[in-house]
Amino acid sequence: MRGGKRDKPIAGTDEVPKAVVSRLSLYLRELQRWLRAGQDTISSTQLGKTLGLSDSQVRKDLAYFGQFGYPGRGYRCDELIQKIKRILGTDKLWPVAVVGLGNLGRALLGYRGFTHQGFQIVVGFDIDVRKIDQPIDGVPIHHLRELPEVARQRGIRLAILAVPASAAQEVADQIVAAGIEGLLNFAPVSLTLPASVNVVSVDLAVELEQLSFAVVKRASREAGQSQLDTRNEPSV
Amino acid sequence: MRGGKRDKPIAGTDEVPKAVVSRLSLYLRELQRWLRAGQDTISSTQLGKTLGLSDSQVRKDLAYFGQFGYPGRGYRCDELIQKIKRILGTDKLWPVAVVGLGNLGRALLGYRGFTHQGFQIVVGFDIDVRKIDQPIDGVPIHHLRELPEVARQRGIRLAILAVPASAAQEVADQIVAAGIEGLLNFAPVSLTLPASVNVVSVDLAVELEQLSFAVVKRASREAGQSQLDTRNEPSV
DNA sequence: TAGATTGTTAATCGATTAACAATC
DNA sequence: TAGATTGTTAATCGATTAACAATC
Repeated sequence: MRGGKRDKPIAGTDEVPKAVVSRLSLYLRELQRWLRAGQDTISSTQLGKTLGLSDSQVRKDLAYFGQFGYPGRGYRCDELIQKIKRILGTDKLWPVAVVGLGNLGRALLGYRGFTHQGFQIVVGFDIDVRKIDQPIDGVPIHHLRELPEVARQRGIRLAILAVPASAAQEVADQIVAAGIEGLLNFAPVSLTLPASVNVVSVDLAVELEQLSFAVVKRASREAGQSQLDTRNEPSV
Repeated sequence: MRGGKRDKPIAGTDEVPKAVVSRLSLYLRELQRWLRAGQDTISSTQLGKTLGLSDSQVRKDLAYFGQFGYPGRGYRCDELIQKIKRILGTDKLWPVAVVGLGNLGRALLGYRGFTHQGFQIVVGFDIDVRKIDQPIDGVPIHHLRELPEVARQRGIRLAILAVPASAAQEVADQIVAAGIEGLLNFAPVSLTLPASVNVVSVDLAVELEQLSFAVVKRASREAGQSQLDTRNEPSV
């Protein structure tokens, strides 16, 4: 029955699984593409197919947040895009800081790709004095010690950590002390931070290892016998 | 009972969950750190704690691949590192190609970080003739059309895709046609590729969206009432 | 030996899929 | 109307946790 009394706890109380939120981002990406291609509506079956997901899963995921579809018709792309952006918090533009200006950090400063996804890199930080006050791709650079002040002034709540592994924990602590609420960590380290800070980690080596595992597994399977069985030979 | 008859199907037949393989990479990273810190052995409880996982989970994950531990003692760091590397396929060095030399692609060429994790970027490809034959950080650059030949010559089985979204599918098709078996995709697109190719995708916007979601969710929870309940008001 | 810790089975928990009444 | 497709419940599947005998 639509409308009527609430039959679910209000959002924020019911925990939404991490995997659902990830897929929400993928739905958004796909919807935007679909809309650009001139489609007004999309069904859960269509949306799922392009992402390799079942139609039930698409509907179930969306149902965590409300009723967005039209039975018999599907979902309106533009409407659902707005709804998902609202849910993800990307209906507003988030100013983001990049901390650590090595190869990766500098590349991120130059990457305008996610500005229209709701994120704009507005400032970079480093401790190398030769880099300070030398804007990169128009983005101003400050010494790390100025992070608390700049973050407050500019309302920065998200930061990207791109320093060497050896410095990561220490710098992360400073970022947290500056009041940053969300951290995208590119350093290959498991950070220990207060539960009040949200952390997402991306480790390039880990991703490549998933690939090499898949490749050798497939190769050994096709060869018939397995190189993967690294267990010791039966001792008897 | 150790040794004796096999009580599990041989590896390659039993499917290992993706999540287990991801955690294997994290175990490896942590073990290497532990070893560097001078520790010979580590227990499943210790290993789990630094990664926020339960001791049972650590043991269960490792047990997918064999018996590596010593009851009463734990795991030998150096030994387990070797075993995991063997499982992930990183006991050998994988030559890797980077395709697309924008900001991100160039940053990856300069990043030596994962050479000692088993991956070495040995060549870059682009279609911009101004970039061809201008080595970046000592890495040679070729035109994309030379990918099949270079891949064969150098035994390259893994590639990193760092081209704009608009070109991603087309270039991915060429990469696959060149015989590449594993693709790390940085373009914000869901690629449609034959099942014989392994794909891992990293989308920076998606990662940032996980953060913004977590941050607004927490903020609205702390504010007591929810901005997240985007469902329509009851119509009655 | 006593204490510690593994490998593994059984119990629990959570997430995905299937099915279908409600609806456009 | 008939056909399509949603939102949601129940059934299934898979992954995590707890417990403990075996072992060092």
